[in-house]
Amino acid sequence: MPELPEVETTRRGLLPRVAGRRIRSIAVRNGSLRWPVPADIAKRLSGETIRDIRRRAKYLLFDLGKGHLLVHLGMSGRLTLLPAGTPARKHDHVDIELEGGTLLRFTDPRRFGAMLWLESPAESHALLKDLGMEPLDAAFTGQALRARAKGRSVSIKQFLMNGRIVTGVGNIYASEALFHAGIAPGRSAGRVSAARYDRLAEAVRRTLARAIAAGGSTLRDFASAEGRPGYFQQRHAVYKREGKPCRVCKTPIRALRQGQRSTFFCPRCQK
DNA sequence: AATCTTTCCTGCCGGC
DNA sequence: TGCCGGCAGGAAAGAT
Repeated sequence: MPELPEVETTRRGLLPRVAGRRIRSIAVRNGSLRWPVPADIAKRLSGETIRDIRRRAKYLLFDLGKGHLLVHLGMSGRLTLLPAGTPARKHDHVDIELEGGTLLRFTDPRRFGAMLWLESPAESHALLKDLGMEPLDAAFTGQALRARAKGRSVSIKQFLMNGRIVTGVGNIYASEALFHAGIAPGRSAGRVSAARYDRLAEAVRRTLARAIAAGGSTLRDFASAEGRPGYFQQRHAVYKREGKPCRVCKTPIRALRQGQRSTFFCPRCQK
């Protein structure tokens, strides 16, 4: 499941290989993604040059000058570079053929992903305009987090996963960051101290940065014939470790549900 | 067969 | 009153 580090790894892997290249054609095999792939997508993209790839939250934005191609990987999406003419398999929904014989292929078994055309400026699009802080930006600080949390009763874990507050912190990293910051996941966001918000912001930043670094080390795979993106297994502190000993204090890790999502935590290390 | 995954959307609630 | 923000719950598809 692509979280922010995987999306960023995909961006970094693709950028040097597609920047400056023209799009020859687009083939939409199955356009029923989270939203229908626009019927005129081929008209919009054909002949345009990919100038840059940016990332906002977990959205990838391919800058085509006149507008942007937005791609979201959803839960099971993947972008891979392949030689033109590679036969499509079951879940290969969209092919973008670049000049020079390369195929940029979108694969997504569960089809929670998205592929849309955005007029410039992309930031004013409904999907992007209300997004919160980027966790890797300098503006993302404990102080900024705490200011947004003032008076809010929602749990700190759900607060952290709210994209209007911070973007790109999914279920795994929310549990992991709270563990590293020593904060119990059920605590109200409005009742977390300034010092602990500082620790939390740092934990979020460090956890994501470490995962991106790990992904970067697998970029070679991304460029291989297999075309696998830079997914990687992380050694989690608490995620999916229910009943197993805490790596710090040996207390069994516990699980609970918050907003229909699973949360993992150490009852001794997190208060 | 229920569970798990992301995140947008709908609708309720209370405050002003 | 009507509007707003906060918040909970539902929905989508497919693998296991």
